Amino acid sequence: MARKTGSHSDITGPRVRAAALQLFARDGFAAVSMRQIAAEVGVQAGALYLYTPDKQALLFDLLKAHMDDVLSHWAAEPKGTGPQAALEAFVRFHIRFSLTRAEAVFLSYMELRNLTPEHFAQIEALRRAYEDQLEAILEDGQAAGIFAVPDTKLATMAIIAMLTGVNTWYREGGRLSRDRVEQIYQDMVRRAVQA
Amino acid sequence: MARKTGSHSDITGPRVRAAALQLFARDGFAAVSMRQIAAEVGVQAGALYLYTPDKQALLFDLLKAHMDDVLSHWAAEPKGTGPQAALEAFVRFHIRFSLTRAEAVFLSYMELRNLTPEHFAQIEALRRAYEDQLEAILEDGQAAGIFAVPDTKLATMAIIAMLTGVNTWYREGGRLSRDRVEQIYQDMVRRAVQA
DNA sequence: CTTGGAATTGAACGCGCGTGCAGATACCAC
DNA sequence: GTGGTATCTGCACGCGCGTTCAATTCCAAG
Repeated sequence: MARKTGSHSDITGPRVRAAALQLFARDGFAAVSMRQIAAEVGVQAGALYLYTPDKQALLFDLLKAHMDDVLSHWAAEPKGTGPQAALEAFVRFHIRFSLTRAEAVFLSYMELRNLTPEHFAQIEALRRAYEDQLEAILEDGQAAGIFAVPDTKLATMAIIAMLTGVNTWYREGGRLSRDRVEQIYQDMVRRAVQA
Repeated sequence: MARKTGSHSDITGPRVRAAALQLFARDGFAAVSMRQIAAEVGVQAGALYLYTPDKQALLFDLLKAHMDDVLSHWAAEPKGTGPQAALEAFVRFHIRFSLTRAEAVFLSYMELRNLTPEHFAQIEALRRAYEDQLEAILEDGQAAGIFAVPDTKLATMAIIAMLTGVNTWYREGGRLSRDRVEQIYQDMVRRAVQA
């Protein structure tokens, strides 16, 4: 079995993952059948169980991989010097990354309730770890007297919600370029937290 | 039949609506069966069809009623004088209303894809009408030189996303009171748009 | 060319789904 | 009490679901 041998270790087959991601994002986890995913891959339904123990684990794999992806890419992002630059880097990164991974981002906050409690807790922890990255920046700026934020946790949630919201309306080739959007959001965020 | 006679006109039975709202919000539209809703009401599944033509229309009724509710309550909200006061009123209203109607708000942006295109268009139009209320405030302030917003449409989406995000983390009896949350968000929003 | 394990099929399982409908029941005007 | 109508039950229908598994096909190593 592919699951126990091969060089993929415990990674779900790429073609299966891609199909599942696309369909889950478009129609919702509960509305997509294993047969539909299989058809997209060009295989019979039973063959999917060579790559995942069950449907729910397939969803978890997608969310887990996405969160790992977010965290590792943020870790590798240049952050400049000081809280101001770091905040700007975060805003730019979050918007850019969310737009290039729109389906995964969408899944990650729409389908959490379809995870088992154990899997949910894992994703939740990764999400919190990401939020903590932003909160640390705000705390630094607050300590340095650059930012005036009454509650860093609230400000963190507010900023992330605002940034993630870009996914709901931004369309490639629309009125505003991605660069322009990033710039405007940076201005708004900077003013919202500045001392 | 209740649907064709009675004083309810075409309004779905209140008990059915309440049960559907609660279950759809908790488990998702696709994951809730008509039998579960019926059980919650204390009735057999077939009886639900006295109140709704089908499952999808039940969802639409909930979303439509919510959007009407939002718009009529905002219309009745005192808005003070001038863009600054109006913006504060909007922020306060949106947070307060979203928190008291958490389930409906959640449904309204999670289950849009389960509507028929016609129903979707109706809800979308109401949503845009609501967004236009905020955008008009920003435009007024911009024209008056009170606000400095490069793009009122973008700012509208950013602010609404930020405010609606409160629903994802706020818990009654938590660290921050509702009044305090409203106050902090008002400060952030005001600073984000102020000239 | 043989062989053996990996990959996949195809059929089957039990189940719950949304919905329809004939018949039973509850309720209210007379 | 009787009649009629609003309400609801109980069952049925066809269907697609997630998942399993024996049987088959594929393919590289010997």
